[in-house]
Amino acid sequence: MPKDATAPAPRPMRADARRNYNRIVAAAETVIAEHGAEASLEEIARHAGVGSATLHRHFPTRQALLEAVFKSRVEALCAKAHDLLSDTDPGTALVTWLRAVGAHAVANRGLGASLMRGARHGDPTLGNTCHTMIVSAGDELLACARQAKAVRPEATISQLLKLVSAIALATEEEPDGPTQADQLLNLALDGVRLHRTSRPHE
Amino acid sequence: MPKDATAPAPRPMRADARRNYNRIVAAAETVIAEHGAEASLEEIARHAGVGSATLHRHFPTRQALLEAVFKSRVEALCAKAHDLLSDTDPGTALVTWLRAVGAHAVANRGLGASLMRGARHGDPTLGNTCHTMIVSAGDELLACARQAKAVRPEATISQLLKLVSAIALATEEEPDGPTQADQLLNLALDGVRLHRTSRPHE
DNA sequence: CCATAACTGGGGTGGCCCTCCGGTTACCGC
DNA sequence: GCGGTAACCGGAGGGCCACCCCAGTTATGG
Repeated sequence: MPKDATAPAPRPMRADARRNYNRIVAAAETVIAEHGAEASLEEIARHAGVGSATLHRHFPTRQALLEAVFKSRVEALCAKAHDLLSDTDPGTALVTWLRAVGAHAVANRGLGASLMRGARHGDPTLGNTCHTMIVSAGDELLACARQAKAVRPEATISQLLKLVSAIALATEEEPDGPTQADQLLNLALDGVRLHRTSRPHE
Repeated sequence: MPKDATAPAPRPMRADARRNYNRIVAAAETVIAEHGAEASLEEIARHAGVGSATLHRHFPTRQALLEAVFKSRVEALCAKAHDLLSDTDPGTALVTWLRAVGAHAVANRGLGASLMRGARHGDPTLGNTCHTMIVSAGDELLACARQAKAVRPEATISQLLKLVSAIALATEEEPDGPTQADQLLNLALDGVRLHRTSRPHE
């Protein structure tokens, strides 16, 4: 039986079904890379050489398809978070990871939106696995950084991720998206205001 | 260009045309308030009691319609910016104004997106007037604040507005959007990192 | 009052998302 | 090897939408 670790199959999927499933994900990857996450589902189906009904049967909602497409990248991000946990500087580790998340969100257009919609309370089972994965991975990093007093203690991982997602979402369609996103993230991390460093002169 | 509806032209427009124009804007206002900026243009036309062709003739693109709808609010924001120019604390003035921009962007769903799309270089004449108005109004505030060394000097007004828009865009569909947006804006303004001094707010 | 040009909106086109339903095909037991 | 069965496939169609065309209508200047 052909092993593909990406899809757990309690009931074994029929061979042709799995073949089409993989085709659709591959097609979605390329089409989304070109047209963004709002790409036409029919075009994805056309590109995959299947009917639109097949696509909708395998992925009842667009979110489900995005999850399948982005799953490997999200796993890579989580792995990176785990690696960074052993970093000597938890603050820098967190920032590095957030920057990586932002870069991925800008590069894979719509990942940011996907992450945020994953936070929607509507579907408890469908389409929030990526979101919960990212949140739990980042939460550990944030906990370390907070313990090291490297970040503002009132900041939550949800807020940080939302901030990163928002920046990515806002810049992902710009010509120099990655550059702008990085600048904005730096600004947000360091703050816009200048606090008087030596003496608070209020 | 035959129509520049809001500018006082002697008689460029026939009376019925102007009547329909105003009807459409009013209808768009209510429909957008209910369904967001991605509302159906046909529903707006239906609500205004005109044909869809009339709507498209007056507003060739959705952006043009959004501009007309949000123009008064943008003008109010610009007026507020002008008022804040005479504030004693330029830093606080800038922050106050940015917060007001964010609040409006969250409240008037799609204003944020509208502002960002206004930055697109595609249409030089259509649909960036709101954007340029906001930018020039904010630029003066930023200049004052920078002169008073209240903000990081490398921050540009474009970046600040993009940040605010991004936050608004990311939170505008949440149940507690305004609250979240305000928290995120605070975070971004004060910075996530803790540097040498921790003086978040006074 | 009338000629004319501007304005209007019903209807058409094409695209999208999504769902039935009859035909097809892989799989399992014999 | 060989049906029987259930899972699977995809074309066809419905509903919705943005946008355009063209014949009819109406405000307006002379």
